[in-house]
Amino acid sequence: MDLSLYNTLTRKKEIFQPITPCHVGMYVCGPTVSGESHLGHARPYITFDLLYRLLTHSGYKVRYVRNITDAGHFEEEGREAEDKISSKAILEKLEPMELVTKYTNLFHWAMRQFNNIDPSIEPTATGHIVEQIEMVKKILAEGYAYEVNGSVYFDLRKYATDFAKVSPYGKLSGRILDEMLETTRDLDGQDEKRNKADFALWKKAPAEHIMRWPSPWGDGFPGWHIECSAMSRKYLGDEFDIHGGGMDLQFPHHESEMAQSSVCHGGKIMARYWVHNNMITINGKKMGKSYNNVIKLTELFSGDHPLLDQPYNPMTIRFFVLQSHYRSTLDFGNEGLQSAEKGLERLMRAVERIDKLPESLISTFEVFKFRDKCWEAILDDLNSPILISHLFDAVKAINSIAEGTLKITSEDKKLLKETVDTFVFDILGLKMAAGGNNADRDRLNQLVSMMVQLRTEAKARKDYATSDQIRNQLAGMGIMLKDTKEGCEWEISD
RNA sequence: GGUCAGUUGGCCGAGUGGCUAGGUCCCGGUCUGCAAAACCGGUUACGGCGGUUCGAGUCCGCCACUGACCUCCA
Repeated sequence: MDLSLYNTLTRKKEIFQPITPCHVGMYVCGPTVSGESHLGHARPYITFDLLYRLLTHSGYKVRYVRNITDAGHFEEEGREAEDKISSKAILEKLEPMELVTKYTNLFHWAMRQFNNIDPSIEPTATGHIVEQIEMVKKILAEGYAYEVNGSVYFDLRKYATDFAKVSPYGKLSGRILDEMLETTRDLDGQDEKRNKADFALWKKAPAEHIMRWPSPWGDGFPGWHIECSAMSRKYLGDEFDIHGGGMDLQFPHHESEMAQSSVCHGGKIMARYWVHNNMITINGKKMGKSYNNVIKLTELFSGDHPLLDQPYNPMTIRFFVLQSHYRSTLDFGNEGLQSAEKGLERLMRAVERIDKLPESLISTFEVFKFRDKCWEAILDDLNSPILISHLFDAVKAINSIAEGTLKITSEDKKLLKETVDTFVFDILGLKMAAGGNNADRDRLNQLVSMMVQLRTEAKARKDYATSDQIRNQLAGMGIMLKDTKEGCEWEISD
């Protein structure tokens, strides 16, 4: 079966076909490490982790490149151009690289919490200054950029005219060039530009600017868009398969990347499939610094934020994100997160039950059909919510088999286990909550087992006072006992 | 102001021209010493007004509202 993906460039779902059979090149715009990651950052990286896992599981050899933006971002406030990293470094009294390392480490920690698989290559902007300068030189040589006072700007009007047929500017974000040329707000260096919408490829560094590199045009730093063009080209080539990122990057970032790359690659469009995830909202508004409604990931995990009723496990957040389609907005809320928490718990409990299910000579649950439905869902433009709804059908079936109202053969049970493991763990990337080291865990289990044994004996002699006391006290420690037909089961919550 | 997207049940969130999405919550039942879990059943829905159609949340038009992008952004 084929994977279909919604391509922002064509505005429709397309069957995914890699440029080189069995190989996929995927570039995803990574974070700017000038601050702590927030809930909004969770979405793209979980979404593209899902895509990466799906492609890998489907047998593709995937090169997944995700950059770290550690230089070159401007903070434009109508005044002077500032480098986001260096301005934050001054604020935190850190060396720029110290700051970058701090937030990069935090970002990596958060990605691990979410069980996101590391990208194949994680290039940094500061590590690719040479490549960026080379690219700017190439664009200058081609005649699509001009230098003014040590800064280099992209000549948008010339590009738009010459490349109208091959790679029209505005196609990706669906806007009209003439309007853009007029409506762009006043930015720094506006007087240097031939057209208001021209964007910087290289900026001259003012004297007080800390992060600066020598270039043919004097000391300066790269423009925002050039890093992704240069790094994707270096590791994935002139033309690669998938370019991903948040919807808010469509314009101007991706549009400009495309233009720069097209100039350098003889009009070739840098990527075939452009995949964009939608935003996480909070009370209906996009989560972002400028809206003052940011919940940092550390706050989410600790529950330490006025908007949070409780701490949330990273897996709960992953599940919450996967329960919505990546192209829809997802509204944050305690109720939604709590229902995701409960649902995930139920799903995981059922997954754990599969091995213990009684086997019969016949099956009354159609495992093949279930498996096919799961594939159909996820291959249809990553429809994880539908996939999850099918998984809950399986949850119901698993519980019914345990109850004895449904039956399954040992062969089907194996397939069921295999299918559930594939989708829950390999593709959705969920994992069981586990705390403590193994030795501690073993000891704890033995201890609980002993208490349960004592309680079972108390129950047998109808000493309910003792049995309830054991159950209640264990409950107080977060150990829940459940009497089932097969005996007493327990669960340790972390 | 321009461009685009959305408006689904208490909450989150899919889908789609005709059959229960799913989760969570709430109510009733089964099981159980009780509880929990599980299972069974039930309740609440497609922004408004017109149109197309045998049939529309689903297609078309208008209106209302919300949001995103147009500026750093995931």
